[in-house]
Amino acid sequence: MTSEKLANIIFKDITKTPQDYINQYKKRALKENAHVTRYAPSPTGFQHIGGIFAALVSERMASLSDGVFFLRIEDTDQKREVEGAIKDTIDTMHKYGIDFSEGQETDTDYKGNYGPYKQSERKEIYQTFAKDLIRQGKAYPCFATPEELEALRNSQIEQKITPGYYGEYATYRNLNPEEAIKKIEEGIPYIIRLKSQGKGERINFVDLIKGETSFPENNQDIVIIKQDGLPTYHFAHAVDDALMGTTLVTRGEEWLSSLPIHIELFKILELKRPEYAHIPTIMKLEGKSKRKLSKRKDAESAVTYYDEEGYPIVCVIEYLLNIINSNFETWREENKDKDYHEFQVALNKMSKSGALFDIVKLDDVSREIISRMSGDEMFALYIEWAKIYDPQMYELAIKNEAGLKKFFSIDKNTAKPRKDFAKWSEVKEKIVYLFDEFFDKETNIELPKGVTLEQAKEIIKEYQKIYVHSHNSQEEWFNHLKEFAINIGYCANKKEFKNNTEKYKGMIQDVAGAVRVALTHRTNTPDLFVIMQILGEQKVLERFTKFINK
RNA sequence: GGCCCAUUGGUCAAGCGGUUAAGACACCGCCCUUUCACGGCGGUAACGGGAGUUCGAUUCUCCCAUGGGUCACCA
Repeated sequence: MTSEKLANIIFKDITKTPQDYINQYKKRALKENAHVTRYAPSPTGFQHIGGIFAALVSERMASLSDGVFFLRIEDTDQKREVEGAIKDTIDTMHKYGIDFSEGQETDTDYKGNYGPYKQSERKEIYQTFAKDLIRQGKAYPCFATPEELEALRNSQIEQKITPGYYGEYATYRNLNPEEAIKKIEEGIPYIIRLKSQGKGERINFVDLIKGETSFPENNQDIVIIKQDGLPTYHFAHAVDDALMGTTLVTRGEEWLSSLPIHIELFKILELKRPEYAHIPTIMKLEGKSKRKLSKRKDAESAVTYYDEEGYPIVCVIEYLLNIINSNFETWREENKDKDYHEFQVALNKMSKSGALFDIVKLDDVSREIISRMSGDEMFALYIEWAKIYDPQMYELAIKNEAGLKKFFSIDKNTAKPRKDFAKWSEVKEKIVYLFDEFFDKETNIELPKGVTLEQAKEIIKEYQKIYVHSHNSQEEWFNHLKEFAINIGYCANKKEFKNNTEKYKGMIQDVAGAVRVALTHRTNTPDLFVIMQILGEQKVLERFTKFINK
């Protein structure tokens, strides 16, 4: 059998058979409906939010079914490899609460019984399967040069026929093994192609997200082993996911169009095919049109963006969960105290079309979550963030720990806490008035509606005279303020004010507003009583004076 | 261009042949209120178009349009 001879010449070092590997990697002892899923990035060093999205879906499907979620590194394109990328991937995923039960752990080590989990170290495995295919006449060496391929392609496009290496255009497909051997011995470079058996018939397929679909079967003689001896994505995918026992492949929908190739590969290799769930791409609105979130153009495509902005990680995850299953929101509403891990992700409830990434919604999700944190928790997360991204604020925060914790605790422990912050980078703007070094430099002073700067100054001029710092409670302080307001001609009763507007200078909120502005330059701050306590009597009086002299 | 996928308000989306077409975010009002908030109530706003099938289509079929993806010795 000459094809056997050909196979032996091409892969002379390969001695094992596919069956050896199939025997080696036994089926896992898992529950019947357990999913084995994976995250399989190429180590390019860029962590895309879409990667978290896909990994989250995979991890949830595995964990919720008591299955296995593993990490496989797809480093078959060695040109694109970036140093440290594996560690970075694992660290990033871990930070986002996504951990692997098996797979690559460092550049050199892995855990699990289905390794290696790095494709470059699985070369012999792929070659074993490729060799077997050649032996059977289902794959063949192709000696076409890139130039020839290019020329073929151009002429096909010109003639308006489907471009590619297939059928009658696949000139080396029927080269007899003897001739092939001769060329190899002459040292002519080659790659290995699949001898596609596709006849262009339509095949039906069920995707777990997209549902029923159909397409013509593959007829392209795709490359399975590249000139460097490593497999292409398609070939590696089929071999690996079969051997590693993957039951469910969740991947971006950009892969949907190569599904026919994968289906044929599994069939020809006689390997068990996993189920597929092609997840929609996260999009972004540009002008009026949607487009894929772009690594180059969109800062928010990088996972690091969320770190820099200071979104607590759980917020990003919950936002993503929102996109994955829109009923997550209802579930969250009804289960405020539960961990998101308890939510049952369902693939069939996932939207089939690409969602627009909505930062405004993320902010809302985030504000809600942060509002439920305690002041101490917020402080801890804030300084953790500030330490890296805002050292100046970090120093200040550390120095004023008690005050800041008090500030973050305002209105906490109530059924409906304030929703002041969506991300840590917003904190500075909302707390800087606690610190003179910032406050004194501020030039912009907001004013309450209907109150002029002069009126505000008048109010403060009087208020500083009677200001008492040592009130025991917010209520006591406010009653005092109320009394003061009435004395200087402001009204403390809304209805009364509405009916007799002309009798008063304004409402009590104008007075409180003036105090607020004098103390903070802002019309929107949390409870003043606490702020004054944090500032201390001396500083409060100082600020009144400064304000009057503005 | 071929093939594939998608198409309900500004955004995310329920809906699975008969609904006043949910809900959330955003926006706008009003109310509550001892400041700021929180909250409550309400409002604007949608089934891409055309043919069928049907007593009846947002829901089923086909065509078109639009958007997206893919057509590498990259994944």
